[in-house]
Amino acid sequence: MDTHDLLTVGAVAERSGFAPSALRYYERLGLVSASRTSGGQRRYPRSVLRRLAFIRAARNIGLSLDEVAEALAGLPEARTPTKADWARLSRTWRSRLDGQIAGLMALRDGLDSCIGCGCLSLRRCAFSNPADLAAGSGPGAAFLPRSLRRPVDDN
Amino acid sequence: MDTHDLLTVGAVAERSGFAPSALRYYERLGLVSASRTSGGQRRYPRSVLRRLAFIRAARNIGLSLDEVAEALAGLPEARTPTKADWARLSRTWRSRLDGQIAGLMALRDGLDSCIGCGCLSLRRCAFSNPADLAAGSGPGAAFLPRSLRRPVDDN
DNA sequence: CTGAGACATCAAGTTGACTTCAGGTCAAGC
DNA sequence: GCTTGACCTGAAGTCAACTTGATGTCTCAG
Repeated sequence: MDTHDLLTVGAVAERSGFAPSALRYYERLGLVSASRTSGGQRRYPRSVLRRLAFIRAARNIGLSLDEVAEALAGLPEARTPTKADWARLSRTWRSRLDGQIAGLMALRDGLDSCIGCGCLSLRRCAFSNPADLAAGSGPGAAFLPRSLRRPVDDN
Repeated sequence: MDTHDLLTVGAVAERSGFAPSALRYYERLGLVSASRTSGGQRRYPRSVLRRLAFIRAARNIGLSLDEVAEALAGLPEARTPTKADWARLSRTWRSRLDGQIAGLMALRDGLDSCIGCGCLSLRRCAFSNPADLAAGSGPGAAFLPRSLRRPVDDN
């Protein structure tokens, strides 16, 4: 099925779920790379799929592409990354996720008390002002991005 | 301390934590409104603070401003909103939050197994491809926004 | 009554993560 | 060897949620 073990951008797009334009964008940012045919077209090694899986996973837990790039910089250039390499990169995510879950649970508990009292009072209500959780992010912190939101009429 | 019970944009900004520019922006979107002095300056009733608290809370659980506007449309125009009105608006957030927490926990559990096996394999690994959780949001779904992220070197 | 500082509008800029477009090139099956 | 669909580049557009800047007006303490 695969010609010579190298994948076209279209094949990578289909297998990874990233659009070709996103793949080119990632290449510009240095997140992935590809060899070229004599005619200038990209040819990806199969290993790019794992790299892209890492990128998606990192995005899923909320890393920016800058942060992803920084994380990927920890991969060895010389040899093919091993499972252990990937695992090492991923390990810190666990605590990050734990923190995020804790934040949301605190928010939920605050919501319970707020609904109970109907308060929603500024700077007093843990729900409208979870300063301790989103500390430093200033006003306007959002806990979840649009992509995970269901439309309002959905529940 | 307060002159005639009406607040200037600066006062509202300070009490609500929203920047004056954000308040004007919200007004353009119809999320809040204000009366004007003879000279054209905004004067807000005290009740705007509760409205803003609602907006912040909604933003905190991930609603877009469009969704906030839609939610606020459920408030009575005629009478001053009661605690029950606010509580009714907030009640659906509970299930939304529960869903979000469940999603993150599934992600964390997937991460555990992924770290165990080092796989991160595309479309097979629950962690890099939590399709059931972020369903319909397509590739690129992010679970948390930057505001809740800690810098990579933070843990 | 005056001056400093808060406020007004409107347009344009910002950020992140891409997508879209215009205009041209490559690869491969028949 | 040709056609068709995939691919190329670079620039510009998009979206959300604001912010910033330019330029001018209002308010009110002294």
